Amino acid sequence: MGRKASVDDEQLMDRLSCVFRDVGYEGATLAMLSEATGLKKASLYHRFPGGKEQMAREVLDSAGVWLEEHILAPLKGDGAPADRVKEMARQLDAFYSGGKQACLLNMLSSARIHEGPFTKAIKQIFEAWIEALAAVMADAGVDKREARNRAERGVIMLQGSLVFSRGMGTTRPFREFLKSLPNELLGGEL
Amino acid sequence: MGRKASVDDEQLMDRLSCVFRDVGYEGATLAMLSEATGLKKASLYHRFPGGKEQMAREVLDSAGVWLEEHILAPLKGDGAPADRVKEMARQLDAFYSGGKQACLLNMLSSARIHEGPFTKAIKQIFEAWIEALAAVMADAGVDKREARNRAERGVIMLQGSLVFSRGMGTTRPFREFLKSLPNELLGGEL
DNA sequence: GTCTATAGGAAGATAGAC
DNA sequence: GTCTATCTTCCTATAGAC
Repeated sequence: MGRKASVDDEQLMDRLSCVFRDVGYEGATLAMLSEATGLKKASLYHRFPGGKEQMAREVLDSAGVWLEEHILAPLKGDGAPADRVKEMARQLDAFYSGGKQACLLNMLSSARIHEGPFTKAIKQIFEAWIEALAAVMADAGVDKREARNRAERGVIMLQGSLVFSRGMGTTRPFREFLKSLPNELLGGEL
Repeated sequence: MGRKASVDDEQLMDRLSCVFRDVGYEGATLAMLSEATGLKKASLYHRFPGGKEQMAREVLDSAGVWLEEHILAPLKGDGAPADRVKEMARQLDAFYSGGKQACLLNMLSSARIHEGPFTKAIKQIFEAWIEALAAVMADAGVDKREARNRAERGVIMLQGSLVFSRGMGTTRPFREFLKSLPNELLGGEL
């Protein structure tokens, strides 16, 4: 009784993120967010005066930072294009827990909050990602227009494989997607 | 004041479906469902004693029936495989309003209700769909194993393109997917 | 079968002690 | 900064008239 809880900022965002990814914005209740973080509701409000909306917003922002550091930076690295893509696949595998966890971009894009405060952030993340993917393929000698097409396809198949994996109750589709990804992107250029 | 409302059963399911597809299970409130159908809350409970869960369940079931009639039946038709696939694409275009409306299978698969009463229905719909797609490709002379792969890819890209379209705020990805679908499925066999 | 009215409970948010 | 306790609002669900 009366024990204080505390978590560092990164863990806090991770745990909030987990809830939103599992049940979406409307599905997430303060009780769940409190339980997941170990912080009582009032403590969450101290850290996030804007309540649930602010939590989701900051989780989305931190997802953008994560993408920047773990996906975009490696993609912009100086190794062989194929190696950079494979490194991305490894990062994605960990991030989505091998296909067990959904994508925040999907789960938050339906929030029925006044015309979506999340829409803009979601769009920016998608755009940055595709940009970086297309750049890698350009490095590998893929035509610019074709590179953009493949980049979009890659992101689309990632999202689709996560939806399908969840619907089917197996992570196989996601895992197969990850394995096929390097070839999808760098097809004739490997 | 005091006017009675009434809708036929099919319209009723359509309008309920619309709400669930827009905001998901948790996001849908009885107030929204009432507004969308023109029936007061108590009237909805008369028609669906099991409340919101029953509504979602019946909407999902009717989506299965719709798929059977508008997608699976044409796929099993006797035209050329390419024509059957193109007919499916037309039906999908209408069903998803050209990419403006989300997929129920995605929106309901996160319902945080006791271990998901929807999971089973969702899985069955996915399976039946892939089965029918693979059969068409088999008819077109595609190897059985390859046919299944392409069928899964098709469903995955449909889901992904809808997620991506919503996230990007444009229907272009979905429309491009639909256009590419016949070639994706019947690639070297057209 | 549809309605108005309301009960009952869960959820978001706040006050104030420590 | 975290807690307990409480407030208010919204939501699910029911009662009962027409």
